[in-house]
Amino acid sequence: MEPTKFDIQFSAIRRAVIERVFSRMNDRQKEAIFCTEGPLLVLAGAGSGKTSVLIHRIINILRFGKGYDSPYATPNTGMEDLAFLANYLEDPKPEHEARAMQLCAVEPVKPWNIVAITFTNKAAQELQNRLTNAVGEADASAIWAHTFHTCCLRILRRDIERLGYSSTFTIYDEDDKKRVITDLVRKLRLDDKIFEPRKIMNEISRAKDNLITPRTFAVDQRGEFYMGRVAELYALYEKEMRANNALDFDDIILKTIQLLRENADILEHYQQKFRYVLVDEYQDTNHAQYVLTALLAGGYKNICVVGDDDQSIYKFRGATITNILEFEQQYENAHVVRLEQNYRSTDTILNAANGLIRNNQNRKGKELWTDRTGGSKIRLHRSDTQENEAEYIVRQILEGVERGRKWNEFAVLYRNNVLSNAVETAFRRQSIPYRIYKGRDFFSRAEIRDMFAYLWVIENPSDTLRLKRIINVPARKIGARSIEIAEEIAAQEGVPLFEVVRRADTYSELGRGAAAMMRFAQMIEELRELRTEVSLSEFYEDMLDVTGYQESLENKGDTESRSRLENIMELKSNIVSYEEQSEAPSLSEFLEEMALYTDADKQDENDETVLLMTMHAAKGLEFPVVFLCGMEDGVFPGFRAEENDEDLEEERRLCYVAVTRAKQELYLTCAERRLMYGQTRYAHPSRFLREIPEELLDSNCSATPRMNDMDTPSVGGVNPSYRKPSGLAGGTAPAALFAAGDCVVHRAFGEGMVTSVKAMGGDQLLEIAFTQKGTKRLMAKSAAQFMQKR
DNA sequence: AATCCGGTTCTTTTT
DNA sequence: GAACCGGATT
Repeated sequence: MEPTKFDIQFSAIRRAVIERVFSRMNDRQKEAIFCTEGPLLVLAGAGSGKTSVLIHRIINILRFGKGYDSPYATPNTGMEDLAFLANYLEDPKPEHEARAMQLCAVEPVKPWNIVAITFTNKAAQELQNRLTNAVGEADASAIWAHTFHTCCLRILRRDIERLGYSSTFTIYDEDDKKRVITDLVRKLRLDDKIFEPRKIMNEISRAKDNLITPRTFAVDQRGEFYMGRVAELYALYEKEMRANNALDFDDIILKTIQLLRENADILEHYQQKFRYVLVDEYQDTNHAQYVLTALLAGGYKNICVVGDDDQSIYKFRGATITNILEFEQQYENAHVVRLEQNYRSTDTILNAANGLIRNNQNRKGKELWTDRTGGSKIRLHRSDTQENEAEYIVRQILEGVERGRKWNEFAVLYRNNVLSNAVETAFRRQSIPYRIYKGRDFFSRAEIRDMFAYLWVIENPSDTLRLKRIINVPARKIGARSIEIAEEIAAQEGVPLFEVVRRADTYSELGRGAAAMMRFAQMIEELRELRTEVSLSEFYEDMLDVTGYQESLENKGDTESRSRLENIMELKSNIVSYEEQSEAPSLSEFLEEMALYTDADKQDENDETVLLMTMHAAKGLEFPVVFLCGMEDGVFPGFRAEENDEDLEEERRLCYVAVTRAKQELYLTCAERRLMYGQTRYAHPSRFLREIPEELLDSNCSATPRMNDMDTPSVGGVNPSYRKPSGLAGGTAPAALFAAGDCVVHRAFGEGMVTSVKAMGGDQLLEIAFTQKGTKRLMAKSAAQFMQKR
């Protein structure tokens, strides 16, 4: 069918109306939004409005479908509709909007035909929230906007039985996984120095990422001493996981692929369902994830991937930058859109980022730009020691606060976690409120893991790993030897350990341990019963009681136990809020959600504290002021990366990610010597610093290392590589002495009164009640620079 | 079963 | 320097 003249006329005016809807987007963004059919690669630079593009692209698909590009008119459209739209374009009255939108919708898409896959819960949450705001709760919740793992679990939940697992399957995290591997290494009597569980885990993970089954792995590694054994371990691991009815994070993806590949009907179902597939952070996908997305998008081939090859920083976790670099080969006639306009940072920061990343060979090539010029120079500061580096950061923050910034406008980023120590010490000394942004801190506490172990065992009787964790916690007189015997029986009979424990009295080998085991099993079964009768939160309370866990902590009564009790109660509030949020709360759904949850997900953005985190953790975040500390060769880039170009490029990308977190001010700090791994090391400023155009820097040192710069911090030399910070005379300033009752003025905390003074190692620990900011503890010497008596 | 000691190791870690 | 693990000790 040829488009008629009317069609063409109508089509043009429709485009204009649609363009108006997305008028806040730039041309490149619109290109991505309107390209709905076929494979699309969006190369989205840092801060280029990637999430907005994803959202608006979904909105466009929902409202207009192919409307933008279709040369045809909507069926049953007449001349009067054309006039109506023309009129609406001239004068868009809100009351005409609904009809105008309806006329423009050539082939609107149902929300359940769209899947948008992200990596983090946070990103998925943000998508969901913004979609809800834009298209309403009903439509938004029908869209699958989830992480890879949540998507896969939704698929598995329906059909995992086809793979021979029961639907009450358990999810093992990295620690659980390590436990299983360690036990296996021991069982095989292998040397765990050579067969390091962490290494084995990694090998198995990589194999799974690449969809290599234990069988293929064994064939590939036949005759190899080390890898041959790894193959054996892989096979045993797989067997063990099946026996426990458990999946690890890799399995969640892998088993989904297997399910889809082996069951044409299921594949067909999802390929029909997902007419539009969107994938975020594509540069961080591994091979399995690539295969998964290809399978899901296999029906309509409408796959849109968004990513930035320059921000690929998870190679060590199996991400292959190849996926994004070769998208155009993998998907013929793929359309490519580059988003290079940055809405986040000053052009100083962007030029630094561009200068840096230009040194990478293996990339698609992008230059970030902004139409807002200006911005203060990047401050490069070299200190003599890590303590003074931290002091410098403290000073800058306090000065910033004095000028009116809030604590949460600052972030301190570092390459590895140890670097946070010096900064933390300095922060504590000056009572700077801070928080460390870290993954699963809460969930890795022993007491929390215990609670989850109980819950998983109640849900999944085959979960032997968790059963072993809690069978004797609190102490129930079930010794290690009894458990071992019971495990042997279980292995012989081919039943889960719990089954043996439940019928312990039928095995004479168990001797005196049998009674205690029976009691334990009865308790668990009682709890299973109870679970069906009361709400989840009530059940949790009862569980704390019935298991005696709470009591045993209360009986100890030390500080440690009290904090454990607090954590256990904290978990209760997690349960309560889950119950409020879920439509049909269930134990299995709760456990599943929690297995994929991290502490970072509940981070409160309005929390008024300085944030400390690794550069990796900072990806996707932004802050007005950013400090990058430990900018030294050997630290960043790390000494491991100095040898090989590929690793060095990954480190450079990490640096690029870190730099582009800053919106207004960027500080780069390094120290001449640093205490690391028990010895003081001397280091040159990071080579990355030299890659930043010099005119963007305001520095107290030269980024170019001089031959002897580490032994002679030559003050007043021709080209001093390091100068002592002016003003603060290397910490030797005479400490102003304070006494209780003194009134003081602090530059960041305002007026206050010293309420107590304690002598501490030639210094004083002051407690000061500030009129505005409450009571703080400060060390007198360091505080003196920001505070005066009055 | 709990605690102490000594040897070892030391990127990063969205789920 | 610190944290973690395993073995020995009580």
